[in-house]
Amino acid sequence: MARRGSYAKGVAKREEILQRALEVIAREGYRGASVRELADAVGLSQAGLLHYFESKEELFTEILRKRDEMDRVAFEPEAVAAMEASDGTETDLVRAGFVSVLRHNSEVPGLVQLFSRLAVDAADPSHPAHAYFRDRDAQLQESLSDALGAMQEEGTITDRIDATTLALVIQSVADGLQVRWMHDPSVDMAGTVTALLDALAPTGASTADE
Amino acid sequence: MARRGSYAKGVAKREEILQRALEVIAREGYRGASVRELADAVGLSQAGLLHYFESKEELFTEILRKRDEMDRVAFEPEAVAAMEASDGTETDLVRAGFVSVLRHNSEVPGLVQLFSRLAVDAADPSHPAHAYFRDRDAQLQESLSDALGAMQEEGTITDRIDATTLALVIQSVADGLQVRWMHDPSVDMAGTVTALLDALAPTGASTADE
DNA sequence: GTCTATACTCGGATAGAC
DNA sequence: GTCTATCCGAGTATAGAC
Repeated sequence: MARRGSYAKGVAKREEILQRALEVIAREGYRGASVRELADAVGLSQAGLLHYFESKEELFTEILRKRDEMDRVAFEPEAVAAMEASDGTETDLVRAGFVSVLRHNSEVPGLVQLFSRLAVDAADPSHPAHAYFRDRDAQLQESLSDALGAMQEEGTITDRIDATTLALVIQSVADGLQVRWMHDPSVDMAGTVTALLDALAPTGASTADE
Repeated sequence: MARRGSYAKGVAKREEILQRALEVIAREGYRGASVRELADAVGLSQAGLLHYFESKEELFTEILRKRDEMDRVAFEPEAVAAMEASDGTETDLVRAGFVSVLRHNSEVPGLVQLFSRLAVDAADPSHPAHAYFRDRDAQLQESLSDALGAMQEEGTITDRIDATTLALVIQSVADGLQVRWMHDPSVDMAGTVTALLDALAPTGASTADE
């Protein structure tokens, strides 16, 4: 794919850096971390690290992008659902994908901090991460709408609210819960969303397995 | 209440500053504003402004506190509900209070930005605003639980989820929606929460008036 | 009580050696 | 490609005059 050794090396190194940064932040947290701190953690000098990225903002945006990419393969909803089905557990795509990611998030506090922080900073349209969030939100909105729409057709969730609005609700509640959880780690993000989904099941139907 | 002229003056001036700061931020927005900017807007020098507050963080925390105070009197749920009732509109306390504030928020973008920004910064327990959020969240949680619990007894909302969890959901969805709305002002915060509440009405019951 | 002026810190960016 | 060194801006905090 890459034509030249040097170019390929650059890209490979970039990926390696992102990979490590991801691990470090996940494990050690991000409290408004500076490029210097991250550079240390990754084993480069500040200048060395910025050699691979345009700016601090671009660097952090790329970290989030990488995170999404990894979550996507690790929690591919269809795969998870299939796995759980063979398990005897009955699940829908929302619980299998979205809620699983949320559950996983409580294992990686630093990434949640980074995400939430950047989300508010990027509200400014001129912020380098603005486009990232626009695209991410749109994609998530679409896949959630699809999954929820399907559930409505199957009758596993109420149709008293349209799938688009419900997708927005689910996404927002997850974002809000993450901030809440940062303040008080005892809140159960995945459990709360699950409880909401359960409450939205059409009367009579039940997805709970107790 | 105040013993001494100077002390009373100090407190009064502080209030006046907060009042003005609130207006300015509401109208002109807060994009990570510095103390200097705010001082200019309020008609004081940076040092003059900090004369009244311990630090930047304390200043901004007090602004949010003041905001809550004003919202509390402007949107006192019982009053709003009573007003709407005399209007012929039937409402519950959640829609009358909480959702009204949310609707109002779209008029004051700067305050939403400030709130969201501080919310993520204050996740750090050593941040001066940490206690503010802890208390605020707890209070809101309590009043929402009470209101939702009452609605469950009246049968205007489902009891397939406990009031405490539902309160957390409502609060989180509002917080999440605010960030979403900052990115894309076309999202309808109040409308979305209302749609959720409608969807959670027990089957058969209806609060919608169309 | 409010201002001007300044000190100090942090952190991102950049130049240039190796 | 990576480092050291440096620069520079932003922004809070504080000293001291008025």
